[in-house]
Amino acid sequence: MPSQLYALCDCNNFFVACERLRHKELAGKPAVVLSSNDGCIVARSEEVKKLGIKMGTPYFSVERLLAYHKVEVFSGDLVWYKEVSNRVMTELARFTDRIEIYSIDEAFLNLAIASIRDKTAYARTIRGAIRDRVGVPISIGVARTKTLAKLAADRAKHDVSGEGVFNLEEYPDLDALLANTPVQEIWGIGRKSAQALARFGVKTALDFCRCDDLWIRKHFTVRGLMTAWELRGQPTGAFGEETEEPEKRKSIQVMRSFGNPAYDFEELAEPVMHFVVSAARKLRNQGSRAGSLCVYIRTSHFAKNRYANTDTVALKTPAANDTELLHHALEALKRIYRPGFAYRKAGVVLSRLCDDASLQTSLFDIDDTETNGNAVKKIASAKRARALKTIDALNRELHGPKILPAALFDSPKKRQDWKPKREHEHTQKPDTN
DNA sequence: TCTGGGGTCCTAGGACCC
DNA sequence: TCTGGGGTCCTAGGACCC
Repeated sequence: MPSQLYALCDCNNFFVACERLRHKELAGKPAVVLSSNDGCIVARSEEVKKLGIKMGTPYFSVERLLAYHKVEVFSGDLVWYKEVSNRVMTELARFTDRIEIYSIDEAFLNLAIASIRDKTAYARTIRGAIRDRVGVPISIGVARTKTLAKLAADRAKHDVSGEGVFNLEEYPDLDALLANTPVQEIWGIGRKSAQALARFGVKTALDFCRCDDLWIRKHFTVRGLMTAWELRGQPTGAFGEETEEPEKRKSIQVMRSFGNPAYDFEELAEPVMHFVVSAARKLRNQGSRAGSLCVYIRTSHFAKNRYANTDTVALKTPAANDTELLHHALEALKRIYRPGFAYRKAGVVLSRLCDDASLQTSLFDIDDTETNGNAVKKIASAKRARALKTIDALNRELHGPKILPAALFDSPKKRQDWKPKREHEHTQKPDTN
């Protein structure tokens, strides 16, 4: 047994599977799930894949084709998908001592456990358990590195006879498999790198494996090099060490495309303020403060009259309260706003995050917005922090932002029609599980 | 008419210092 | 006024992922 062995468990057509869980009548019928604002297709049932519709296709461009084939269309519901994801991950965790949740629908399981003798049979057991107890189909790839496990899981998905499990350790000819894998299908090699590699005549995973280490390092950075080692069967990272505590985010962003474009400053300020409040809440939930705030606005990529800009504010003292972050965001927005454009998207990024508890506040840098700090303000600031905690707790209990800063109600042109489109909501059946 | 959102990591290059 | 190199730290931007 190799010293490391991974099982990558990957849910099939995950968002569609989630919709089928609560709409039983959808079984065997074609369905797609749309991204925010009903923009792109982000999940397709097998029937839809056979129609040749690609991941990320703009919905408007295939709307009639989908209607013709009587495809069910859903506006995405991330809250529900996360709930199903939790069920899957909880069940998967029962089968291993170490699990690394990689995305909403994927996890790496440690399989280098001596008592598990037949790894392939074990993977089939896992797959059956998720299907029976959660109701979601998954594919499992087994290999000695994560990159190879990803490749194996891909095979598992397309291999009809293998019961959704592909164990690379038992595969007789790895070179042949790599020679049949286009370089762009490798985990970590994206469009740009694939184009660059093609110019050097590197077309398959096997070609890439056989490249010189220094050459790879030079042209594709250390990450490219790690990928090459992993393809050769040499693991480059240990298993995710601490699994008990979820890692804190290093940056927090909230960005949305608008259902309808915004033109004047007030129209744009309204969504931006909502994004700030939402990001700040996430920030406080993980016990952090932000040292930097970035505001981002742009027209459609496809508009004739295009404009995009960002403004980043470095905060002298990291902040986590709505008032202060809103103040900086609006100042930033003023600097980049230009009249005469149809704005389609805006966003807020909080970065340079630090631990709230570890922060040492001096008397003189209480608040970035107040230059002549004094003890009274410090007390006010502490009170405000307590009030925010209460509001955050209430909002959690009420399952959504029911209590918002007054600034959000002051806007003279409150329209709300920037909110993303959701024209494919289906009446939700109560969850029977 | 209509093209997602939220992350991570790496690197180059500028600012600053000695 | 002209002359240097090398280190560190930070940030913007790119590439990638799902």
